Amino acid sequence: MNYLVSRRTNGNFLVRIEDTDRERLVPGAVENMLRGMTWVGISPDEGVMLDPGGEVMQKGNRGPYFQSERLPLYKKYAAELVLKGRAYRCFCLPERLQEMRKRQEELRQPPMYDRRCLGLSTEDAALKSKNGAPHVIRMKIPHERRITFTDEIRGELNFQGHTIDDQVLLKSDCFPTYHLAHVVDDHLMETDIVIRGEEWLSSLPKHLLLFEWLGWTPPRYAHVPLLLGKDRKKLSKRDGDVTVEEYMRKGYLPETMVNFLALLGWNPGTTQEIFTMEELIEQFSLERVQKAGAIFDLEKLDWLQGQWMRKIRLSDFASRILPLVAEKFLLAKSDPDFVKKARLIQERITFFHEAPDMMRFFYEEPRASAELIANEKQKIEKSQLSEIFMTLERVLGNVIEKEWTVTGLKAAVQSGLGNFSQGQLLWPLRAALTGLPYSPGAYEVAEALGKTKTMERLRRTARSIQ
RNA sequence: GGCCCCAUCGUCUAGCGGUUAGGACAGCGGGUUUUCAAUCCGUUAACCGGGGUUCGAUUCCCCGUGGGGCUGCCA
Repeated sequence: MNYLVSRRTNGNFLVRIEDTDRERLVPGAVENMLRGMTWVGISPDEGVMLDPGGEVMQKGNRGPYFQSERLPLYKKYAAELVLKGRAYRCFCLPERLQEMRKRQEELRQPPMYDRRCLGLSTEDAALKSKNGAPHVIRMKIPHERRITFTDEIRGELNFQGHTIDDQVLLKSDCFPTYHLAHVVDDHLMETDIVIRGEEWLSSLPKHLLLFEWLGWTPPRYAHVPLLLGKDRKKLSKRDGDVTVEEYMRKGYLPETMVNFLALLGWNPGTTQEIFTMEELIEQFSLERVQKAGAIFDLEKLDWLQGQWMRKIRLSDFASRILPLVAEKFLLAKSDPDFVKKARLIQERITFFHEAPDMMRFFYEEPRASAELIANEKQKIEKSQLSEIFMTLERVLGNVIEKEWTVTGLKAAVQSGLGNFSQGQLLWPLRAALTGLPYSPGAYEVAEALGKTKTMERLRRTARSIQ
């Protein structure tokens, strides 16, 4: 959405890495995320991105764009806030805080910092910190304040100061929390709109206060609905939920994912369901973003995938599946008719990886059993089989190479039905050629296979079921 | 528990005071087809409840209820 909005408004799409929690660092996570972005067709204008060689790089003159490289900045503004009396040093140890919270919970009170360290004089606090006592810096939330703000998609919002905790801004390891880093960076990087998940809504007043205290104008904010799992809970990487990168690995097309994600929480107000990235950029608007969270349900995703699969140009489709098929069937590699065969399965598969199985019968001699061919539904009895195959061999044998096409074959079969219905001939033909209960049509398969192979398989099958 | 957000078919959603409450996915039924897929047609299915406001509420307001988020020296 951020990307769509930035493109829609000719803005700058900036990628910044928020790596302030050193305990949650995951090696390779940045590359993976960037690769995922590249895959769906999103390219940052500024900040952290992949260079043509696939290496992580930074571009732009408002960097660095890794928060872990901006520590002095956060420290500076935290100090400014302390100086202005808007924040204070807190020396309370995690153990004490934990106990405090436990007690508050028992008393059925909201768990909030009890401001013990606010009692410290500034001199004492400065001295303690000079002596190396570990501490954090907390916001001094004005309890009597009422904070009002207008969110781009939720309208006017209201918060009471006394319900807000004295948020930690700078941790004892000198890393900032998200809150400080967000405000400092988005001011310095001149962000004009912040589009983020609804989960941040309750932190908004803190951010607003920080902008005010630092004398800065806050950006516009749009809090978008959360993506929910089947359990209606927020989707989260930490809970092992799936990332875009994993859908990429599963074989979904980038177009599918872009299309699907855009439709979750947004709609164009028309009945259009299929969108390219370009169309989304053209039509997207925050006003039409939903307020309620949307369940990430896979039913429609697969339908969309099928739609996009069929939109691929045949030549592209063929070259995408060729390596997969050739890996299993060497013959495919040198098959001059590969594209013709690929065409027959394009509308039948949802994922590329289904192709080899679907095309197996082209490259391996099928074995069609009498049971498969003598099918009750097709009104074919075993006793008729030899006559059916004789008819087929005669009729098809008379088709000259030049007329060995779907239309030519069709004409030949239809004029040579004899005592049989069309179905009584075509089902055995298709089954003999493929050995499968379902496959592309008999004429199409015969054409793709060519006359020689078709006749061969016909004779073989006729012999084996006697 | 406290604070905040939200609420139309099973799911994604349209609707912005008067509609036979529309579409899509899934489901079901059928057409087409040699099978399967694709495709086409049809069909089941929803305004969370209660109060207001109004001639009239799915729509506006309030209260419930339900769901979600936050409540960390996580983001």
